[in-house]
Amino acid sequence: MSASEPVARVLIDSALPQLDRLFDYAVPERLDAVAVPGVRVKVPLRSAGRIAEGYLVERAATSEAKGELARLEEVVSEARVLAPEVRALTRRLADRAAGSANDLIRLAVPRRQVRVEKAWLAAGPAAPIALPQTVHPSGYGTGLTDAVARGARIALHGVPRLVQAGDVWIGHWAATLAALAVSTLANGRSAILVVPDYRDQEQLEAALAALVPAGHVQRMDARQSNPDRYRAFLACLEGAPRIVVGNRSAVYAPVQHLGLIALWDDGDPLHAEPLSPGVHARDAALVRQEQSGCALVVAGHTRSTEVQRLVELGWFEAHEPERHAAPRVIPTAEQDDGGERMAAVARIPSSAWRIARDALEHGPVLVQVARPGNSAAAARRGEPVAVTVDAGRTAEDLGRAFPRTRVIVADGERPVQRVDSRPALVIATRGAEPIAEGGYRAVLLLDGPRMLSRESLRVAEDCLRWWSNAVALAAEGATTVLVGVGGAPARALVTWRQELLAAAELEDRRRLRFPPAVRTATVTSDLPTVRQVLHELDDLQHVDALEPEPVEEGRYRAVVRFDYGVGAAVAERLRAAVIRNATGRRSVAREGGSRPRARLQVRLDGPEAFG
DNA sequence: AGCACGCCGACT
DNA sequence: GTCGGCGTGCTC
Repeated sequence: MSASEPVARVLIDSALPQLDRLFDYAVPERLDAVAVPGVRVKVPLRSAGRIAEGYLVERAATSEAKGELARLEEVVSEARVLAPEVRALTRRLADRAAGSANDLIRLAVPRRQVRVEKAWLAAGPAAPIALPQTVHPSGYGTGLTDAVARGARIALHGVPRLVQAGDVWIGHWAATLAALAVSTLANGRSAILVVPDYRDQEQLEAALAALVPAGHVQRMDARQSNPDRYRAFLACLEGAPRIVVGNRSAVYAPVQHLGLIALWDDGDPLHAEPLSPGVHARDAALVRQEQSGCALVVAGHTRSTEVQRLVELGWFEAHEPERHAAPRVIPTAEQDDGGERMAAVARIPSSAWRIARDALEHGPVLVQVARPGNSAAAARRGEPVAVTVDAGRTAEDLGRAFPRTRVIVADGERPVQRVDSRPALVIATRGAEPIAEGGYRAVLLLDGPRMLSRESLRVAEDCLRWWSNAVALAAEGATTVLVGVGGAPARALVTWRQELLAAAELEDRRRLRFPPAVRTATVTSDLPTVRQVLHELDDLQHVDALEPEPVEEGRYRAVVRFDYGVGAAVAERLRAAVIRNATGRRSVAREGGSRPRARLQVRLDGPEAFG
């Protein structure tokens, strides 16, 4: 990289879609040695005096650009923050999502913290770590570790149990993923573990702390301060193998020699990135797996329809525990004729009441309820409102039904991480269930009918996920009561064959041409613009568009559905439309007046397409 | 975005 | 003649 490669190709850090490509600059001699791929640079844009920031992506011998090249203004620092692998990943994901690589790089590369960066550069590379020994996760035999070592793509069914890591209780899944990560590290490769939320992250960190020294593990999540986040990011760049644990954006961690990406509970909506272009952590992991050849483990107590589709295609191999886990789950009607007065007080079936009462002799009992607020909305729509109003109200009622019992409420406003093993009634909204020391002695899934009444394409999948995750918090041999629910979701829970529901759901979606059987795009703008964009897709096969619907004042949204095979073509055309919209005429002449150009928004595979 | 270029109406 | 208005187009 010298006089023979006098051109620097630069990605300018801009939100403008028309600038999301490489620009060529001449490298002045004084910068020749430091103008290397990955560094932050400053460049003139359009006219001298106007300086933009960007990343130097590559050096080249020649440029296709016409005219004389402008010169690189400055190399901001020698830290090569845009790793080639991350650059390639963000480019490919952006193309797939008809979005800007720049938007993804903003997730992947944290804001520069000058002090942190200077300290890191001054310190030089850290001492190499001693590699740990391989650890086989319990419950799967050695086959799972072997599959990860050979870079397999695995859909993993979690074991619904709690285990101890040191002196804390964690989900078996966390111990499993930790063991796979440690075994990857033992082979001299890095692992990235992605979890939906901090409660899951803490379990994973506890599992890892029991296996390896803290220096092997790198936290990367949005809750860190900016300097901490940047420190963690720079540490990943060093190249030494490590284990990264974090939420959805950790999938972009710039580790080298990647051996494993593992995603826990991929059906959790927290894995969906809300920021444009809205790339789901699962999709990012799938593409990164393809590019790096690392192993990919998508694990859960349930199987998402997305993963089911990839299992059916043979893209994923499904791994089950050695022994079929069979938690005891009893479905019960909402009302039964047990005639138990105390049960009536709490408006729960008397059989469930008796199970809870007996279990409370021995330890904590979990009562899962829906999120507050749903019932009020349902009542407004004139639907029958089932069983409970919210966690607080349920707590009052159950408190009366179980006098002299300790009652603990856990929900969004009152988060409770852990409860001890003494008897207590733990009333939690789904997803906020605390972990009980040794596991719950019984679990009551009280609000099934209300959870299932939500209008959503994914409602059955989501409910089974919430119920299964609660069942996994029970002690060995404990009974779970599922109140008031029958049909396929209940059957999948009782038989602990969640993949059967995923298969049935996917079959339905194929018939109806709903995601993930097809991909989707939403196109939002004024009506003529939406129609124009849809028209530009007319000649493509296996693409259909639903009639545009008004979403707000003057704006319309159309949903486009397309087969995976034409995804690249659809994304390319939608991207071209977005760029044209951003650069074209700012107003159009119209009967003596002009109207402002309507902004065009395009989003692929977003949850808004079909709720 | 932000800035330069270009093509029509009032001006020293 | 030409100053400058905003509509238009481009950014190595």
